[in-house]
Amino acid sequence: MSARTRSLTHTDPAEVSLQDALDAVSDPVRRTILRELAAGPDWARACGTFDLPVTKATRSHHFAVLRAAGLVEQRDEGPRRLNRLRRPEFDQRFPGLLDLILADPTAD
Amino acid sequence: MSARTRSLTHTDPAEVSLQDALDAVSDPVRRTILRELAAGPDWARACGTFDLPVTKATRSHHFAVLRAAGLVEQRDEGPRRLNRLRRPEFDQRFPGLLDLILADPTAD
DNA sequence: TACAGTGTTCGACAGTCATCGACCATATCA
DNA sequence: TGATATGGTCGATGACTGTCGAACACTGTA
Repeated sequence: MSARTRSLTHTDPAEVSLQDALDAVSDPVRRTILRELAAGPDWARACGTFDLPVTKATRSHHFAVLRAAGLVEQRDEGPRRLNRLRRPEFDQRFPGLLDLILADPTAD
Repeated sequence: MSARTRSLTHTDPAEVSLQDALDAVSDPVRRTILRELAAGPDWARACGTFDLPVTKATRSHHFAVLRAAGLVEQRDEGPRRLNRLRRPEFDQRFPGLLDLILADPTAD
């Protein structure tokens, strides 16, 4: 594990409050990230590969929120930062919530 | 049905967007209202009987949000406005969401 | 070393919203 | 009719946060 990866602050989904979880999934940009992550295999997408209507600064902010909410795990692979949706862990903490987010057809 | 009750603007839960639903349940005061409502029978609680740390102006605002999100139905009974949690309808639109809100032990 | 690509951090800004006091509307009762 | 109780509306305010540009940091490669 690289020094950059080691410095990443992750939150265990088991310790995430309902408030933080709801705040995290309440943003449409973050829900887009979650849906795109769920559509592919783990560790397949770098942060920059998501189709988002915001700059990279805002993008970075959203990934930090998702990490803090226990929704996303990140790992560095060279210059890229790969992502994984923490689906089983998060499902155990908040059963059904992720299903609702991913099932909804509306983009916003 | 009184004129006051008739003028109340309700939203059919079937037409509520995921965004509006999440925004509604993201507020701790509104979640307290939902939990207290779920703890008793329908039409048993007037707006003023809830234990909330806000003034009645803010209280009225929160009930309007809950109505617009299809979570609460209201009816006038004399000077009081009685409430009902629209649990079956909302559950059909967003399965599991209300369960998560009501099950969480944290007050905030 | 130099450079290009990826992502973060910082400061600033703007829009949203929860909150409040004050005032108003309605219903019931003396 | 007045008095009281319940609840809504209005305008203002403060805090939060999503957003951005600019500067910085790290990795891999020429």
